[in-house]
Amino acid sequence: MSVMEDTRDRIVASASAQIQRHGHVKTTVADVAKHCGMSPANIYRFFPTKAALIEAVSEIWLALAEDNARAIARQPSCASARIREFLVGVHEFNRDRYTRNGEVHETVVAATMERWPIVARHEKVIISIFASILEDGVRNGEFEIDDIEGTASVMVAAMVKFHNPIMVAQYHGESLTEQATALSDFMLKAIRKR
Amino acid sequence: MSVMEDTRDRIVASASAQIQRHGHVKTTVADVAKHCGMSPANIYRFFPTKAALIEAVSEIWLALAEDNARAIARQPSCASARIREFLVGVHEFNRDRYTRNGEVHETVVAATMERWPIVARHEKVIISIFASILEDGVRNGEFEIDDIEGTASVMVAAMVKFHNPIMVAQYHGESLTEQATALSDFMLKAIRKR
DNA sequence: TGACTGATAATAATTGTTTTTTGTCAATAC
DNA sequence: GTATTGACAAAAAACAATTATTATCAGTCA
Repeated sequence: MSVMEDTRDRIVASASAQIQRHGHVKTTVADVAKHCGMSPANIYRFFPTKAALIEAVSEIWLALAEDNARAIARQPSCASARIREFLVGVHEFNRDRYTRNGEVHETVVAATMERWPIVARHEKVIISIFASILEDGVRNGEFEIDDIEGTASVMVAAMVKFHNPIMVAQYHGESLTEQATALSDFMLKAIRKR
Repeated sequence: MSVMEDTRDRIVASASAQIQRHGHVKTTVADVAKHCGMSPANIYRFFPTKAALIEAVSEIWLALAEDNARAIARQPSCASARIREFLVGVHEFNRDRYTRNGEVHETVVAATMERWPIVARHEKVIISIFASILEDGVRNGEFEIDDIEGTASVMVAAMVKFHNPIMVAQYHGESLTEQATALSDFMLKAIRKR
């Protein structure tokens, strides 16, 4: 069973590399199969459709963004500073990724527009990571918040301009980083204890 | 000179009707010309390109959204209530327009994605209308705000999910109205005097 | 003299055809 | 008996030939 898992991972890794080079439209399952030294038909033993394969690849990419967010949330600084860092850090991570690699951007945009299930899941993960910062802030007396999950949800919704792939690409070139900092300062006013 | 202005307006009105029926891709300047009882060449006396004509049409559509926003901003209720109304009202105006008429939506999305100058202008107008509510609130002691224009800018940025045509269409079906209300309540905490 | 048109070149969209690609399944290999 | 494949039908993409559209401009009309 470990061998099968291994093969699956090899396929996903190969597909990820191919898509980063040629985009998810141009990469064919025949290409991926050839790179893995197997027949196209064998890919379909692991993934019901090409779309499912692309979804698996996107899942890995979104997981990288989640790791980045988690790293910021776990820093030793005070909760307010981490909120600021979160807004700016998540924005810059996405901005760099999407401006650096157009193929990755194109794929994630498709995932977002067509509302693949993984995107909804990713959004929930981001909200819960953000909520963990709020929780810390409430615990140590920095913040005063009734409903932490609800507040996290609202705050992440307010950040859409800075992390949604379509928005990030649309405003590229302009200094969204400054705006992200301004938004974090504004939002901190709403939750800071006084 | 009034006759020329008249002709221009007739062209824009006709183009607006055509685009609402068939979309801005399918409507040709020949179509618009025929509907106005003139030759295609004559359109080019008023608009340098087809794109410029479409831009003029979009400008009128955006102006309708601005009128709606202004109407909300000028209501007699307290500033806090108007902020709430603004978030929900602007969202629902755009949602209804874009779900009701796909062609209008398609055109405004193109304007937004390709960053036509009118969109940047529209954004500034919306911010200044919103700022007028903040100003009222500061004047009558409801709010406490340092930089009104800056704050309006940040708050409108936070509303992107609820008024940007791409975002509104993407989340259609889900109850964004509730989320908009939640966001307005959250943001009011940041500016309310206490 | 200013508002408009007909004819037309350059560019872009459409249509119909050929070639790939996706996805299935019975057959093979290990 | 489990992992894999080759052969193949249905669906989609690429291509080339054709048609339509944009934009220009010298010239007409009132």
